[in-house]
Amino acid sequence: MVTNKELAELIFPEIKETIEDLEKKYPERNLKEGAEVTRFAPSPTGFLHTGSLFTSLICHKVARDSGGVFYVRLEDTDTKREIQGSGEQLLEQLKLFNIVPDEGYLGNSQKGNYGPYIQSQRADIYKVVIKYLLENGLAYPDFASQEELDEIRKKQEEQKLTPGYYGEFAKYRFLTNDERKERILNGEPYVIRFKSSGNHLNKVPVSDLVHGDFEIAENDLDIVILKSDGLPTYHFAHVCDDHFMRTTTVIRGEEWIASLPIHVQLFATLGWKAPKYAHLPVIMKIGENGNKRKLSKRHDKEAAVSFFLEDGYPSEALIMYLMTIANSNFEEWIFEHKFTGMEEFKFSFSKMSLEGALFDMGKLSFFSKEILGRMNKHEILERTKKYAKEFNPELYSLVERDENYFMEIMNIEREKENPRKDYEKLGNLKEIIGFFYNDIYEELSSNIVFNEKFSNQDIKDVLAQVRDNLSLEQDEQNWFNNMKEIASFLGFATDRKALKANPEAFKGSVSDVAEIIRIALTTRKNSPNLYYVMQLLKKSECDRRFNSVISKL
RNA sequence: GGUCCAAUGGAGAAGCGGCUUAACUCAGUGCCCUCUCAAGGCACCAUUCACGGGUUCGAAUCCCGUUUGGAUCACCA
Repeated sequence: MVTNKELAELIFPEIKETIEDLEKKYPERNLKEGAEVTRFAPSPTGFLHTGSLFTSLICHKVARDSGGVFYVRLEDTDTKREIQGSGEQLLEQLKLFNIVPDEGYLGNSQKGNYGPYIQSQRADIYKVVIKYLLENGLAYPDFASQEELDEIRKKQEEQKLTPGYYGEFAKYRFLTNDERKERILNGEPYVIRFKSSGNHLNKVPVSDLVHGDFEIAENDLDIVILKSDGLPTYHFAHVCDDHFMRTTTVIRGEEWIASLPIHVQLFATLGWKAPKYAHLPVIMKIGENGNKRKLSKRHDKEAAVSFFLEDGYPSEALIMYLMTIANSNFEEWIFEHKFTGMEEFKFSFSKMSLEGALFDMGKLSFFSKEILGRMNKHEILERTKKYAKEFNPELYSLVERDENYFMEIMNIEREKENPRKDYEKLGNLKEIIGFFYNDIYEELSSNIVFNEKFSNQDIKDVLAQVRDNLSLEQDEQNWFNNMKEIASFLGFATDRKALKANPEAFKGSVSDVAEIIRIALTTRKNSPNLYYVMQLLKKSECDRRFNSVISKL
């Protein structure tokens, strides 16, 4: 008769440590009352997902607000889906949002006393715990092949039973240790399954920081805890790691609620205190069929954080937007605080909505315009350079030509109480301000279009008059009066009311004159304040552009 | 199908039994300002809280049912 202990020894002869040893090695953290230890645990399977940013933001915030610890753990147990280098990239991107861990996996290094923080390097820790489970008959090796598993599933589907490896379907659960030993010695591949003592007819109470208390059916599945490649599954790794890393609050996506019974059961059988849980609502989007669905990296550009980075949205804008989803009272708070110092805001789980919010691009744009609009010209310069250097070489070279000129362009109607807010993202800066640069202007001016209601002669007259008689050597008010005089001289009304009162008497109003100038100078129907545009372009360049347009008409 | 979660306007939401003829923000619309646009200012935008029943003097708020939506049921996390 092979005993449980002998079987455990046969499977893990190299494991000498015990759970007690681990408890000593990773002692309770010495933190002040109320300090929360949170973690962000991404898989290195691709770029940072917007939902992951959301989760990490909350984790970071909760730790910071409570004077606790925020750490990152790399969950790289799925070797098939792993993408080389994505772990480092995740950390880099997090950093761009000012989310920097106190401890744990840092990209190219690890820091802290509770490591290693990369799951693939923790194999021995999991094995210590599994050996204990094996010794106590709480886990067993399972030799089921993929075909056998498929067959079980098929049968369950036919009989409309809950799918899974449980009860009578868990056939290798009933093997004797002698049979197990024989198969192992024969070199048969196997996984280790947890031997569940649960009954799905029983209800277990669970508690969640955002959902409150509720009941859920007890787990009766003999889940895999160690895969045939010797690495643990998520469920098991979560329990071991969050126990030994002394996490106080597990913050993760709502999709994990369904597996909570597994985790609760695992903690209970190991005699460990489970952490507090907070299951965050998932960020959604309206799908092709008109229904809500989870933001998906495959279908939605806004699911990848890199999209916002590449387009040049300021990182603060995304964070602010995400905070409004996290806590609805944040919005009022940030308005009061003039869109600054959001670190001061106190986050609370109780003020979190339970329903997944639809990702709102419009609201993001709003925050983005606010933030970009409130920067001074130096901040804008630095920001643009940093962004363009990495993502937009064309813009970068444009800015590099003359940084002062760029700052003056960006400074039009900025640095005042109500600054211009027409920059939504740095990514389309070139399109908006391109006309300030002569070579870009030349390109654009090849297909310049004026308002059809004016003849070419009218347009030529306006431009020639402005060229010869509009002085830039005066303040804005006088400049505008000057323009009115020119308008009047050419048969245009000096204001719109006059035109309205007597439409037959005028060719148009001063607005139309301004429009003609604007189009000639910028190739567009709208632009920032013309006075400042002309000041920046300087008289000589304005005249050059006027002449060029006149000659083409 | 089983299990769990959720349900207030176009979007995010406040609301916790009477103070609600449902706050606030974004979007939209209109007007004002104005050389255009952006900004700014002022209005408008749910007679009603998915539906049905109940409890109560009184319900968006409590209870029950229905419906709808979401999550999940892997050797993926």
